[in-house]
Amino acid sequence: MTNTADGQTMIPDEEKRLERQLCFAVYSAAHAFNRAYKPILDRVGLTYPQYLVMLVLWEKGCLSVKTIGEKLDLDSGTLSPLLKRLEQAGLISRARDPKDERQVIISLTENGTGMKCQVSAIMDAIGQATGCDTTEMANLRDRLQQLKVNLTTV
Amino acid sequence: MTNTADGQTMIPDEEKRLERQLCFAVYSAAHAFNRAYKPILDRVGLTYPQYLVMLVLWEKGCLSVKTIGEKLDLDSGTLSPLLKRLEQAGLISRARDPKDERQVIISLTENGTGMKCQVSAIMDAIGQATGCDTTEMANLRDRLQQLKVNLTTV
DNA sequence: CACGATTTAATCGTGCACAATATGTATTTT
DNA sequence: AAAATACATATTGTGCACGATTAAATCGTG
Repeated sequence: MTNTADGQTMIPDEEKRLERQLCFAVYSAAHAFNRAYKPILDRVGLTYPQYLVMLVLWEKGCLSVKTIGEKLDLDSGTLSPLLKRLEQAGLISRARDPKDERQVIISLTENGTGMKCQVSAIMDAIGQATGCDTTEMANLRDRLQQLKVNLTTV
Repeated sequence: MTNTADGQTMIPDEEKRLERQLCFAVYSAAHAFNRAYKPILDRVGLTYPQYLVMLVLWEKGCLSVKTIGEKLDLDSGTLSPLLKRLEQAGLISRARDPKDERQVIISLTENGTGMKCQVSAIMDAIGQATGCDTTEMANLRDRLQQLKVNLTTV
């Protein structure tokens, strides 16, 4: 690190460039994942964010909109219409929690539950496509999670 | 790896879960980057994808829409309206190439060029926020780039 | 109990991302 | 040169993503 005349810390151009590259690498890898998943998810009529919602539901059975949002880091402006589409597709149902009428409980329908194995089977290909072994995947995942934590606690 | 009765290779649930986590980690880190950049980019009235376009223009001065698309891995359906907004903001200009009227050449206006230092200055903060040193950043970037290559050459 | 503060979803507006399609231009074939 | 083909960009439609706003339900405290 060098210093400017006024004593401010200055980041060299090369590092700024690198930081941008890292940022773009993440952005770009996310698109690549999306494209890899798309043809597979198309077969069952799901988008990738819809698939994420189904994943958390397959694990827990039923959840409030808020909880889904916390798990996926998405707000109601994104989830409300998405969940409406999943409902229309007959995969989930929505109902106000009688204990607390503010909350909407999302639960899997029979079709939604049944889709789990179907998707699980065709998803196997993607894991292979990453070209990573288990250790590599875990390592990369952990670093990205740490990166996210760093970025959100600015 | 275990085998099913019919001799098919089967991926254990745990690894499938991990692969999904990696995929989600990438998706989620991309959102985190976006959110970290947003308040800074808001000050100059740019979105993150618009910033990416400006980055490649700051490096080259002027480029065709197609070239920008190749560099950022975006198609005309995304770029056309985005570039129109940048034009409206007075940062770029669009003109058909007289040599080949199919191409539209995007070039920086004076304002667009001038924004470079302005943005560069306020961007420094993000690099810090990643909490990565130079080596870590480079390593992470390289792995993500490889991951992308693997995913796109399925 | 009452009333203001908080919580939870939904809605609206803007902008990205991408598939499919259209349109005009350039190149190649015949 | 005319027709066929390929190419570069624009347009349209669908679905995220998110900020801001709204509306209803609940909670906390006097």
